[in-house]
Amino acid sequence: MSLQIYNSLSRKKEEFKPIHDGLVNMYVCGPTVYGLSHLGHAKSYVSFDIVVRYLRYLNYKVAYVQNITDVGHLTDDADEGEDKIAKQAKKDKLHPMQVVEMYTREYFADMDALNILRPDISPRATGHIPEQIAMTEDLLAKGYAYEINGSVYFDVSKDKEYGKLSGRILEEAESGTRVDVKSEKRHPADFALWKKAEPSHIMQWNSPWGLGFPGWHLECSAMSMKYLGETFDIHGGGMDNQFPHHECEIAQSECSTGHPFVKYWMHNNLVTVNGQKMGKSLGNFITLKDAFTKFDPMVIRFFILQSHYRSTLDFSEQAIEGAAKGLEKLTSTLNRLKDEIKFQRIVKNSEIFDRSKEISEIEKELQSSLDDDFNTSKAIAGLFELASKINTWLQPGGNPLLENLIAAQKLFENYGEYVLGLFPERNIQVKSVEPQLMELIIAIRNDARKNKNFAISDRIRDDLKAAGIVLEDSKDGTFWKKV
RNA sequence: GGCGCCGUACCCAAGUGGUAAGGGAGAGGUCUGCAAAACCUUUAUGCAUCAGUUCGAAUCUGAUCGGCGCCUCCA
Repeated sequence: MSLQIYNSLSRKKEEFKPIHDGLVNMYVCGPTVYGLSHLGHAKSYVSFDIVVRYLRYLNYKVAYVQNITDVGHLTDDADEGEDKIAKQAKKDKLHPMQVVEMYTREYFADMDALNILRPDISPRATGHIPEQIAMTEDLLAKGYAYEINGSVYFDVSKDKEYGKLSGRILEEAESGTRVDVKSEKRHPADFALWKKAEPSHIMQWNSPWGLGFPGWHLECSAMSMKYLGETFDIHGGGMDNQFPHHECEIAQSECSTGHPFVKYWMHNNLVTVNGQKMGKSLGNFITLKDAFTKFDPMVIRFFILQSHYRSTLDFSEQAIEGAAKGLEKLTSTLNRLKDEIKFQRIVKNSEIFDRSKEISEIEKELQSSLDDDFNTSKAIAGLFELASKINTWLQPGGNPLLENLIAAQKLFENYGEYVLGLFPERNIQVKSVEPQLMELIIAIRNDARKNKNFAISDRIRDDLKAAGIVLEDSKDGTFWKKV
């Protein structure tokens, strides 16, 4: 089976066929950098990290663009909305660009901790003002926009396709809206391409319509098309941005170019906390900084990947603790496997079994899971199956071929490490001179055990544990690992 | 009010017509000085409820109940 992707535009799974052979152009809405990243960001960017990683695993050359919103994102859509970054800057008594720089760095630090691959290009809205002005001029010239009092609005009534992504019709949007009647806009659903700046507004640029700043929706259209072309393959983002943000992107882009904007729209579902949406306005959001003090970032990543990206993820400590144990099982199996291959402790005397068939079955399962709209939950089930088999083979009498173990390790590397990104170097134990020292300590302890001097043997084990090394006694000897 | 999603064991969760994956927790066992790890066995005739379609339904249809999202800013 080939890769199937659920396309929000058609509301069904479609076979993935890139516009250009072997090449995938992909854009994902990045963060507005006015605060620390939270679990919701983690879910979104982990989800699209899998998309990028799997496409690359399938040998596509992927160009991945993810913007940094550093201007134009207002606290609400009414005409008097305040710029989020300017608001934060005022609060912290900083220049807006200090706020932007600070939270951009924090954002990347958090994403790095989650082992999320960095985008190829991270364009900033403030770095693309000329492109946004040009697009606004183009829309004005083509009659899709109008200027009023130094602001330019997109005229939604001119776009017959408006609403095709979110399934909304204009009349409905009108009846439900809370936009002030006194608005200068012709239609409540019209949205700003360019906003006139008040003199007090620090972030403002010259334009044909006077000093102002770009509207939020515009930056994504201008920057994505600048780097990926007028029509590109995948546009991703959170479901909460489907309307109005993505709908507006489609409207302004397609009216400007006359071409389809994006082939596949992908939307990840949201994180809930105790069944309620996690939102900034609700004050129940959990920052990644906080989460990382309690849980290893890989546990958060694993927790996210255990459910599908289009399902909501309900956060609870109990659920995360369960995930932590599951991941620990996989990690320790992988360490055990690597050790086994390195030191080749396989028992030689008896019959050796060829397990290659079982391995290729799991490989098929892993691939078909990811082919099915990136079903990471199912893929993880495949990894557990693999881990369970490896452990069974390493039981006394299991006796697999060495090449089986190498093949199993390869699967772990391809899917667990590369595609799912669950086992970064830092979590994988690499042994150096330590084995010799540990062998010595273990030998001394085992002498003590033989002499039933359990006070000494237990003390060695306890003290090592305090130092972060766990001993495990088994029939084949004593093994150790770092925790 | 309009549009849409969801309800699977104690917890998390996959599964969209062919007889309930996986993980955590629990129970019993193997191994063991003890512990840990690992392995084996076990835990939903059942998928919110009720009706219907079908040889066959968690999956399709209708109704009911419950939860949530979007229509304001959010990933």
